[in-house]
Amino acid sequence: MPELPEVEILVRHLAPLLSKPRTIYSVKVGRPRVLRPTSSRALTRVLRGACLTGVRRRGKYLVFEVHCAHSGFKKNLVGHLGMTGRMYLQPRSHRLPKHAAVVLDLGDERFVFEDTRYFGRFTLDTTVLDSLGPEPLGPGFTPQRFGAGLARSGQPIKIKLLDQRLVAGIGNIYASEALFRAGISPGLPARRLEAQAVRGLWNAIRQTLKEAIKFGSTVALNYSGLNGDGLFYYGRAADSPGTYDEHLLVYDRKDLPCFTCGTPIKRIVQAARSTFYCPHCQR
DNA sequence: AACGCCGCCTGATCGC
DNA sequence: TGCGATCAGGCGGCGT
Repeated sequence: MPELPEVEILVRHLAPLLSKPRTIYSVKVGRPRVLRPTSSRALTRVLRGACLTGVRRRGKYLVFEVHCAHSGFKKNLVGHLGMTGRMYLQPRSHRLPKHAAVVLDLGDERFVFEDTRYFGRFTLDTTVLDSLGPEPLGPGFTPQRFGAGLARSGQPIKIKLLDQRLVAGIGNIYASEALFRAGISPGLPARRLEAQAVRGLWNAIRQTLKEAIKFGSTVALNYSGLNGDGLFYYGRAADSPGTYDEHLLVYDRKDLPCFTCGTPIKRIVQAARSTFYCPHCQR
């Protein structure tokens, strides 16, 4: 499932493809739900004839820049991959995927937002971005601010890390990974973390995310660009070979030995989500 | 205001 | 073998 590192890799992949403005000739909406609260009609009205001129990341969101040369307006379009989303450009001769939520005709190529479970988003409503916390790898994320956010909550720290208002971009996988690296038990109430633990977790979050971006992007570069067909830019599948999976220390390793101490990794359920941790290394 | 819980989705896997 | 039940989980919305 895509979290901050996966989205960052996708954005780095897509950005150069949009460095030359791409005119949108038509818009096809396969699943209007992903546009909410934007209507298909409103999206089409804004996008048709306009240009995609760039893309950046905010938390787990992709923010596309849309520009219309005639009226001069600039607008942002917010995308989210949900659990199973993918975004990529493909030649128009290629077959559309089964679950094509949104397709933008760009002439000889098309932009595809595919999402099997339709949990993702593709919308002109940018208000979701307003409630996001700081970027974990940006200057706004300080141990002080992080600690202040944690101090206001009695929730288990693992659950709190998934709160996008506290810090943006951490999902279920990296929450477990960061807690393991910091040696903190996932059930510990957020406000019970002492200053040293806050600092350690702050650092672990940043290290974990940076490493995932580093390992993932190496592969992503091999994956993108031209292939045998001449033009085939493809977004990465979440489970494509060479993802960060093989570097995960605890996630999905139930009953397997901890890499540090050999104790079997435990799986528990918190707020209906799996948490993996080492009962010996994490207190 | 913080927090818990449900609904949204499809596909993989499990039990009978 | 076939089929229904269960699980996976990000996040918005709702109720407490």
